[in-house]
Amino acid sequence: MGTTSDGDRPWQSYHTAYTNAKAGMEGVDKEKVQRIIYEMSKGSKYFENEKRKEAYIRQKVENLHTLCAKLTDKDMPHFQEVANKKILELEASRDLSKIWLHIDMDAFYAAVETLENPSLKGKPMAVGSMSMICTANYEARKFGVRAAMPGFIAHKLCPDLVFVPTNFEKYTYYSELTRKVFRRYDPDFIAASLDEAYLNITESCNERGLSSEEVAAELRNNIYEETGLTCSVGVAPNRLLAKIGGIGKVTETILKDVLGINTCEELLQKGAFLCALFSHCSTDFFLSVGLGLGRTDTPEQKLRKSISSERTFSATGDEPMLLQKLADIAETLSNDMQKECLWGRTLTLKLKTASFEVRTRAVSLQKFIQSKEEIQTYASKVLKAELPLSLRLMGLRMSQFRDDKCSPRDPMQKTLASFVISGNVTASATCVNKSSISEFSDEHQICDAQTDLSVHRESSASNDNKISLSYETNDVLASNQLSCGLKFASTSNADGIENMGNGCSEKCDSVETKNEMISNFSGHKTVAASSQKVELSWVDGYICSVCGIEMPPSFIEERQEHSDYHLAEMLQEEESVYGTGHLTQERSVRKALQAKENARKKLKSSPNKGRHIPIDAFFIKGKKNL
DNA sequence: GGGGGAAGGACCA
DNA sequence: TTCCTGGTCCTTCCCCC
Repeated sequence: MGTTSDGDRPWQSYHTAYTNAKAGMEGVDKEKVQRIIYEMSKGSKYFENEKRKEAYIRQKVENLHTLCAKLTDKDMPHFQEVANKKILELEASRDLSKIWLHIDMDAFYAAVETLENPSLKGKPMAVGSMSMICTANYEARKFGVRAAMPGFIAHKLCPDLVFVPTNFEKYTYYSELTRKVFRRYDPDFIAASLDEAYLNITESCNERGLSSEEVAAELRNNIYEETGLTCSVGVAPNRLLAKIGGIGKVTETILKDVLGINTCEELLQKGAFLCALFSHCSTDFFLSVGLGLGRTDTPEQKLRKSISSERTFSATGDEPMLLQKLADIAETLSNDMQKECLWGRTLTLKLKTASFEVRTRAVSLQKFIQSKEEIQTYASKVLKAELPLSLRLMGLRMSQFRDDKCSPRDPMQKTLASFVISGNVTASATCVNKSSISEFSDEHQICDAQTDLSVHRESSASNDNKISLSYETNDVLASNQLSCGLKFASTSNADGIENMGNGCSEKCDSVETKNEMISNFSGHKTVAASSQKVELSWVDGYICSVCGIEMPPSFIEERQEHSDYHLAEMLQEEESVYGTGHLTQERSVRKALQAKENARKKLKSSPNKGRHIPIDAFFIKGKKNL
């Protein structure tokens, strides 16, 4: 940022996401680009906010320098030993048996627009608007124009730049054409976005007796013939290497400025310092990257975790106007949720102030909601608590979805479901009181064990709630990436294919082990039905007939929960009667799986498994304000 | 100490 | 004059059990 130490060239230290190099930007006059971006940005609120963030990172770097300076000659042998041990362990997990491709369509949106409008060919062009551009073709990149750059800056860099508005229907159509080709090589390919995918071509290579390079070249040719679009392909034994993306701007700064690390090799060489300065989680990640380790498995289908909508507008502090905008966003979100049959119970309000400060405020509700009115009601309450504020963006996010879709249900019912693990246990409980009677019966069965042991409920017309088990993974793509600022072994490029040579995988323990554990009780897909019933009534309208607890009729949710509790008790008794029965067995398995998952989270030992490493993760726990 | 919710942030396309 | 949108995952902090 333009500090006094920058002398008469303050722009040299102004680094934004769009001052980094990108394919097609070779030969760009970087200093000129930086100067223009700096000149057009300085003095703006955005610029001021960037300075604030930069100062925060600088402080972190200084703290780490201080910590580094405190390390003594006696400390280092210990940390070197720890690093060596970690490297050996990681190295032992290397798997070279798979062949992965990472395919990235070249300047996808721009290429599609040019395909449909050949007059754009050869002209510098950007898809987007004057406020923000999505992507730029290679002609525009020669001027320093690139994705995620404000249009007005891009226009300044390249006055002849042609702006084309986005058309996602078009991009989706062409994306599907590319995916048809991908499926021929890997039916379970992983789509990372409209223009990016990972393909496991191990079988394809083996069956056809072709090398990975031959298959990759053939695939690129087929893509071009069937879509008219070009793509870049990375070939490697794991997904991390096939892509070699980047550690972000922040991480790169920290590694460079604190330890002088610029390459994979240096990550390994400075392993002792990494162990000394960073958390266990971060160190493992860095060393894995240094060794070129990445995921080699194909994750199960991912389930959506949240859905959101946000809008940027001219900064305003006018409350009625903000509430109206919030209502519009609530409507958009509600519509999106209805399209996907989603009901959520955690609502998060995102605010960006006029000075670009971002705040989030979340509220977890007692029920699942979907309607515009409900979303708007809760969101307005949260917003009013924050006002007065001058805002330039508001967003709403819904998460904590109900397991089943398309029918509202109280979250408490899920609590009940969690008591029951599997089997054809048919349990019914009747809650009787002077004012209301409720009945339910649950029929449970184990689904194909392919996806997390989570309980799903499906409502049927007969009011039976079916609870089934399915297996779901939280696996994500190997998205930890190394920025172009770091020099690594190899990378895919716009011109063709590079084979990354050696790579490895970590043990995909979670999915395989879960499947293995589940298969251990194959053949026990159903268990005996219970004939027991819990008869619960409210004596005098407020005393539980089973335990005597007093609860007034107005405590509807609490009463429901109480009934659930007694039902759970009944099921537990049933379990004890069956002794080593399936309920116990399955519950044990579920417990073991949960423990395993918890242990994985706690150890955080494998951040290389496609996890992002946030800035705070680079500082040792409990050492705040170093 | 562990679990879970909230808040903030990094990173991705 | 003008610096996005939508999503995931991770951390710390705090409260409760």
